[in-house]
Amino acid sequence: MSGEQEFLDSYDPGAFAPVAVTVDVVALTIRDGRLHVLLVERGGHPFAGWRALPGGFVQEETLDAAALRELAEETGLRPGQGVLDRVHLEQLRSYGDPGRDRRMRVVSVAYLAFAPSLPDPRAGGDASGAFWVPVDEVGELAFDHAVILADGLDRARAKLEYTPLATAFVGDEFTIAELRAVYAAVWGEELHAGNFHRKVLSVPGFVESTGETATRAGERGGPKPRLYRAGDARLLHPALLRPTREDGVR
Amino acid sequence: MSGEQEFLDSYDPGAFAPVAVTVDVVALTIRDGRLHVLLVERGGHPFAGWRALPGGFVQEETLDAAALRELAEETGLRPGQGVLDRVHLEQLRSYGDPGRDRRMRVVSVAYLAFAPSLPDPRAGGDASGAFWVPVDEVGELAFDHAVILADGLDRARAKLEYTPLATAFVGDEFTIAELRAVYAAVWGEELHAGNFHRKVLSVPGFVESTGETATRAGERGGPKPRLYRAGDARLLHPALLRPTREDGVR
DNA sequence: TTAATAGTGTCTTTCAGACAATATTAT
DNA sequence: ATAATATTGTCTGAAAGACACTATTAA
Repeated sequence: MSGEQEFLDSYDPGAFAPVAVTVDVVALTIRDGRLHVLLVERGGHPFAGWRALPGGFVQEETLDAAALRELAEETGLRPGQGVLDRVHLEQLRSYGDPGRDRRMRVVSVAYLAFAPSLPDPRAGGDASGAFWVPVDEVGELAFDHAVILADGLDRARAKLEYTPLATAFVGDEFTIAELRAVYAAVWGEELHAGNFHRKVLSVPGFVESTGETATRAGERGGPKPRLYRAGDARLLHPALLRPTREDGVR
Repeated sequence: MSGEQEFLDSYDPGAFAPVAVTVDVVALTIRDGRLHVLLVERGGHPFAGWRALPGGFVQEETLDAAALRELAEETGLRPGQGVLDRVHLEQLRSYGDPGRDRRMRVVSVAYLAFAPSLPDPRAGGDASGAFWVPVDEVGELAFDHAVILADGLDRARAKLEYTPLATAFVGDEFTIAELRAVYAAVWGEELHAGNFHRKVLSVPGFVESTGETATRAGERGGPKPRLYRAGDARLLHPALLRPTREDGVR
């Protein structure tokens, strides 16, 4: 047909070496107040035995679906209902330098996932070899995955500022202190409790009150905190800016 | 070799349909105070005769290089020196829905380019069929390029807020009024001249004075404005926020 | 009882935005 | 001369950050 003919004529045949497209997922969660990333241990070459981001080849599906599928496979969680549907998933960026995979030209579309504390992947059964690692204890990674992880962390830190994404790390109902712990874990610095509390409540649509109060206070005392759920805002106005980092990356 | 063997074993052969990887470029510039995007007219099927974003297949090169090459080819500009080196180019995101190209599975890595006013592509000689179109006069586009363009415009509008990217749209030396015209064109609304002026000068590293003054004032009178060049800041602190859009996308 | 936390109040500083004023230049 | 523009000044309100205070609860 003419469409195919045109297609065949429209590019330099010698330049069209076979290309593979994969997705890699930077899945982040918070455990014990620390930010963790989901890693797998590679079985085969290259980088056999190295840690890597979960990922795989794109099949007959959208890129988003491929990322969700890979995440489900590695965590052993079932899509359709349950925890996996509350995972926030967004495209990060693509990596396609020639030589980033020695086997062939591979363009990887990286995704960023934010999840509430998930069960340990080992418990999932067949999905072994995947585990949550504190982001500050991640050593070397296979391929260019260290770069992808760094980009993902940058994005995550930035998005906490101007989106309500921190709520993706906590349960349906949460306290302001839990939300503050998310910011502390992702940004790596403590936030002033009083100012944070007032700020969160003052941003329209960030959180809404459930009217309920937690049945139990913290382990070390204090009043029973009120419970909130995520609001309907998609952007935070005004934003919740990070404590002034060294002003302006120059 | 074993690496290849592992590779062949590591995926479902039936699922690995051939994939093509392309780059598409959303190239933006400002002409006559209006934001324009570079479009080409497609020669062959599908979408013959339709307008589309410039783009093409990735060759043996990085994705960034592919985007720059496509931009050079379509504008007729030479890389290596000159205007093309002052173009800001950044990856936008990737688009890979099955069926977005009826011929085969095509994953496109979209790029966003900001350029100072460039010569008309037609003048370039061999690179015909490319032209600058005001973004508010772009009709339907081939494939999913309308979505890509919309995403690119969103990104551009957002980046003006917290990066000094507006300087990529003007020459080496510019006046505050020229910079203000960039914001007005991209955001689609006028900004208060006095407040904008003070704001730009107050953000550290946004612009630096050349010490010079323009040789000529505006066409309708006024003092000769001072000249500035881009500063060394990569982020604007504090940011230059858009006039309050409808608060928070809910 | 002690220590820690939740939630609120207050004050200072910074900044955005409205508005005004003055000097300068093309027409 | 007129009108438009560049630049600076002033004022108000919003908001961030520092700090203090009270009430509440686990141990």
